Amino acid sequence: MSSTYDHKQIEPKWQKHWEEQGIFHAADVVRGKKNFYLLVEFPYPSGNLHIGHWYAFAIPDIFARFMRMRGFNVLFPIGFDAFGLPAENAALKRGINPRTWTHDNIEYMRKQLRRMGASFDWEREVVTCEPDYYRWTQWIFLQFFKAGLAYQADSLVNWCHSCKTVLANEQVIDGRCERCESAVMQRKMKQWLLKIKDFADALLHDLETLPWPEEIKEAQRNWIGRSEGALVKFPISNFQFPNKSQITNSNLYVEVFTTRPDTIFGATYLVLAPEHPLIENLESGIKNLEEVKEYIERAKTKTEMERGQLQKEKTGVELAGIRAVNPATKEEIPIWVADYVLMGYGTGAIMAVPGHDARDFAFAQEFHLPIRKVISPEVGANGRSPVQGAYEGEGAVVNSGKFTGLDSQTARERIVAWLELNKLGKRSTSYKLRDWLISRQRYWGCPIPIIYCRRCWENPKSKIQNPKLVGSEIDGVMHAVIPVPGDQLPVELPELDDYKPRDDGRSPLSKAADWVRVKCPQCGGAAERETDTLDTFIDSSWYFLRYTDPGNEKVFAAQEKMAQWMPVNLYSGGAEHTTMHLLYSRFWIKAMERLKLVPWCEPYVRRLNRGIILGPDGQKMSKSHGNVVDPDEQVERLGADAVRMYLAFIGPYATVGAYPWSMNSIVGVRRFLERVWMLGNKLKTQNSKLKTKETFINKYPAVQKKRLQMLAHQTIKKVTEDIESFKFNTAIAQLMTYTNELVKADLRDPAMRDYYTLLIVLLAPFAPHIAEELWQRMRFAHAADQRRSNTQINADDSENVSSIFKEPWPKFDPRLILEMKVSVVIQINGKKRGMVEVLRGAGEEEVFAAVGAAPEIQKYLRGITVTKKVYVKGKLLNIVAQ
RNA sequence: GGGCCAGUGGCGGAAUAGGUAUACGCGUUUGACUUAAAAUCAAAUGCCCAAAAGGCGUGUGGGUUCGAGUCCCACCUGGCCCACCA
Repeated sequence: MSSTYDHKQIEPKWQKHWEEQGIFHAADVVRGKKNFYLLVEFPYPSGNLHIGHWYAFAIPDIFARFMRMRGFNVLFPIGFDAFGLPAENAALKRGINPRTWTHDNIEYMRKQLRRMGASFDWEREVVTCEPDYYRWTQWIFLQFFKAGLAYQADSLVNWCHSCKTVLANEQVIDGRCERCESAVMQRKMKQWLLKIKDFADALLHDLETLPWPEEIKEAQRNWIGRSEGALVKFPISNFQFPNKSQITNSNLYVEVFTTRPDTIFGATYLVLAPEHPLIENLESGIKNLEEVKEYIERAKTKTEMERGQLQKEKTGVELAGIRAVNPATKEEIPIWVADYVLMGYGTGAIMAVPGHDARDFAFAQEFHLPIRKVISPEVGANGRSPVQGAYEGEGAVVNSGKFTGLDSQTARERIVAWLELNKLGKRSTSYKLRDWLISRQRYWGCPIPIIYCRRCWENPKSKIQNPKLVGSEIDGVMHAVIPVPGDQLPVELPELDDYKPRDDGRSPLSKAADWVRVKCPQCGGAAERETDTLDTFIDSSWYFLRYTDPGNEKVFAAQEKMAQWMPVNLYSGGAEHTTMHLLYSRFWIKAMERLKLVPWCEPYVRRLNRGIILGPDGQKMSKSHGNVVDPDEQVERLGADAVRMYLAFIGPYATVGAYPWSMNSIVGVRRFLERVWMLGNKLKTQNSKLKTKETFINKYPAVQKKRLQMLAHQTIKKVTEDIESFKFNTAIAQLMTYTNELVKADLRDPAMRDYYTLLIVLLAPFAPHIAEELWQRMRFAHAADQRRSNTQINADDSENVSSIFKEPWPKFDPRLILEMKVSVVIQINGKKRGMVEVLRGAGEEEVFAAVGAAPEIQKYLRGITVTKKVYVKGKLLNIVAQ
């Protein structure tokens, strides 16, 4: 038996053992055990594991192993978020199939994940690009479509002229294409969207019920961006409509959204977004139509980058000849068009109050528009005297007719009430959140299971049969939008020869003519398939449901299987998903709940955002910095146990911070593991001479060394509580302290073996391989001892317990963690001057008496009068004196 | 510009119902072992002062308190996210 710690020998051995024994497979029900669902964000199969993956998976694995030992039936699954653009890019660059590229990566990453020693249940693996998974992605999407939650609309998308393709927001870096670095434009295209906005209030409201970290909740609240305010109508005063049939009710006024109705008397002009539809309707009355059209054209072709750079410079043009009436002042005011007003928020039009809004102020200055003060900062409101620019705070309303003199809040209420009474406006709520744009003009994604049929749209009968039939225009011709029937799912992604995007921005799938051409499921005539694919965030919006029932061919997951595990008890992931994946999947589950597909409206009970690991130089790891730490090399050199334990030791896990990797510090962790190993060796030589009694866990024998016993119980307490709160760093510190004491202790003490076993068990979640090895050796030695002393060996016992991870987690005795004698700090006027030792539970008088016997403290008391004593029992005595 | 978070030794970090600041680890110094080095073991290690005594110390300045890293106010610095959101 080798006596040096050789991680290369023991780590593969136990990884194989655990997998063969199926130790980490989660059965749906285990008698007498509560279920616990621990979820980690599944990886994108990008090639090979980096340190970030280790941090994301190996550290939660500590918790998974701990919970098993505490007696929970733990579901700790893994899978691959396998659709996505990098596969397509790799295909274009290297001429390989995206499917091949993805599958090769998955295969390689599976091997690496096993080397990590994470206790995943591989029998439940989910891969989103497999037809048996995306079949159900398509099925759920169709339920949403039938319920009206998925719809098509013309939307502005990011368009790269050079690559001739649509880009996702994540692919636009500082207004440039991430691939070719040319400027990105906005282009209007027909897109699929999901009605996440319908759930804005539910998403906001249910957030309050979740025990999540406050900063995550706050980030989601800000993202949803609910604002209370009012919609106000500003009638168009002097426009003669040339053709009476063109007049619609909405042509007669400009409707704006404002959160500050109290400033309405200061609204000296209106501004429309360049895309505002009213402009077209008013064309015949616009005297400078050429100029206006030119401005709108320019705004359209402005790149994202230009918008960012020119944020401070306001541009715009007046609609000459058109004026509106401020319903409060009855004054005629001009209407402008400017790109600082966004079509996507509110009504796409604003009332400009340059006196009390910085942007309006800048615009008014630029174009010499009137600025009127209607709010006066109340004295002492914030002590700051305005106002070189606009005063945006609250205050007393002035110059506002009958509302003058009110405070902002009261004025808001009264003015809105007045507007409502006169049918000029109404209370309203607005959100920053926009509906989720889910179609992508890309190959490597889940096909949208929709068929377009011209004949069905043109046949009057089909609309009678299906009154909810939706139409969609393709190349100027209307088609009926037909969902693919359930028995024809999945719509499989076809093989292509060429994944290049087309000049017209349509999906590469549109080139698969045989695939596009399809029989209409409704009329049987010639029809064509939707060629866009779904955003990959859809694939990841429900994968955690599939883990509960991965093989099901009848439904996305059986209700009774989901009921065993859902909702997820703890979800660990990266902060970058706070307002994307985390919000999307909450919405997705709420939508499923509305359709009675699932019974709960929140998918995750607890959520934890981890930090990130930086390079040794404190910079983000990147190839260009040359500071990338390769986990494979570290595992080779120091072992998986040392790598994961170092990552756990580096700092608290549930904190969104950044920790630099340190080649020195990981060596310290390795040294610790070697000390634990060597201690086992030393004990073995000692113990072979001695007969030991029964195994110790949870049944502490009478111990001679009280101090060690106390430390052992304190260690159980500290390690247990720290793991529960994800403070692995301090749990490990405690294990180190405990180990240091054991090393110093008398190895001939028969209790040492039990103390050592305790160490191994507490160490097991952190460094599973070395702990299993040492534990199995102890078992072997123990069995040998028993044979020698003719004790009968319980065969059953050795059969059942084949791993340290089937051992129960130790419990501590609260009576044994308290010290008999305590050191009390003596302060004089708040300054520490010494310590006295007294019995635990000693009162103030006893402590003060002990101070009298301590000359090094007494000298500070000479010549002064004690006026007060503050005593904190067993901790501190502060003597206040003059 | 808005929101959130964080500033503690040479470094990662520890310490909250306000009560010994710097646990644990790294690094550094000295010693033991060694022909030597590595490894290991032992001791020291916040700053000022040769040392003792003493003083000063948790980004800065105030405040509350017998007592503040922790609570309150103002400010400085850094990080992350969102950004013309009316």
